[in-house]
Amino acid sequence: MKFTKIRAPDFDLEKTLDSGQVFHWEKNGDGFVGAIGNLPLYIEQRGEFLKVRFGGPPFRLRSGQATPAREPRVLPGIVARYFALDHPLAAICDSFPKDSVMNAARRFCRGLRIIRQPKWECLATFICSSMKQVAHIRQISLALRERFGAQRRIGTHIAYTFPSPRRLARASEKELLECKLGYRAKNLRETARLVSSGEADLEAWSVLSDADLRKHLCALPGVGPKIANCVMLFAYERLRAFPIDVWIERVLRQRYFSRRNKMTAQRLRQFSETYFGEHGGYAQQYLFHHARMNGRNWSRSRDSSTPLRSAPNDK
DNA sequence: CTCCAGGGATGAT
DNA sequence: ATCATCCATGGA
Repeated sequence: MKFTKIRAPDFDLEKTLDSGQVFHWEKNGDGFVGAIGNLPLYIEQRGEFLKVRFGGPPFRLRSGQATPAREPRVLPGIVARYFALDHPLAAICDSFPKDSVMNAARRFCRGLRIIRQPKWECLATFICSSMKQVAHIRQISLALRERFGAQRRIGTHIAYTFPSPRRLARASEKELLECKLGYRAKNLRETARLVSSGEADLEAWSVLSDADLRKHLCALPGVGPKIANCVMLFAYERLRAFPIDVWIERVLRQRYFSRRNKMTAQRLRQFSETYFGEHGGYAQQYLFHHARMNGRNWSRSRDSSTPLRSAPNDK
């Protein structure tokens, strides 16, 4: 058993992997089994350190070429980059607004980081996420990986890498339907085709402005503003991107605005884009995780919680 | 503008 | 054991 030890202060592995930003890490004993792109690994947290065990045969790039050097020394860097251990978390949290809702979320989510996911697998997974809950998305992701991905061994553990655009473009709609995609099968297949043909060049889009990137993403079938924002935040490092799903909408409406305020979706969007600042996406993730972990009790009952302000006022 | 699609986990009865 | 609810996009 060879483990690599990586220093990871100010980081909470479990919160990060269970906050609805990534859906393929399987809890296993004290740690998690999964893959970073094509690199399979087992990872567990021990205080300020991560213990990582790498697995599988020499991993290959999608192009089929062997990676230049799979030297053990580069692997910790891949992990550190994936988990965004370089994000200045204290400064990011300090940039959040100092209202009581945000304060509670910040306390609750200490150590949660927005990770850097491979673009295609993030996009594909969030296309599958539409109209689904976290448990479902995990099932779909697993079905796709078991059926179309590559099986990799890490000691006694097994991980499946996420299938390439080419592979999913080649899959029949029937095969995708069997992975429980429902009406998303068409969208995933067509987007896979656009990406594998190069008509949609996800890597090249990295240089676009937020607005242009969002436009390109929304042009893909199965991608609307919410999913585009998720992909921008989780795969393109656009830390301002603020996805508004039903959880976040509840938080905004119930905690930030009194009900007499006629907040249209449009106005909520404008509020969220300005109020939460340069790391709005991080703030969103903290609010989301906090709300979701505290269940539906306060979030669904209309009278049990008092809106904290009638309008945002502590600028 | 409204209505609907497909479906398994989750919680209520 | 049944029954309702959750969910975002796109097309009718």
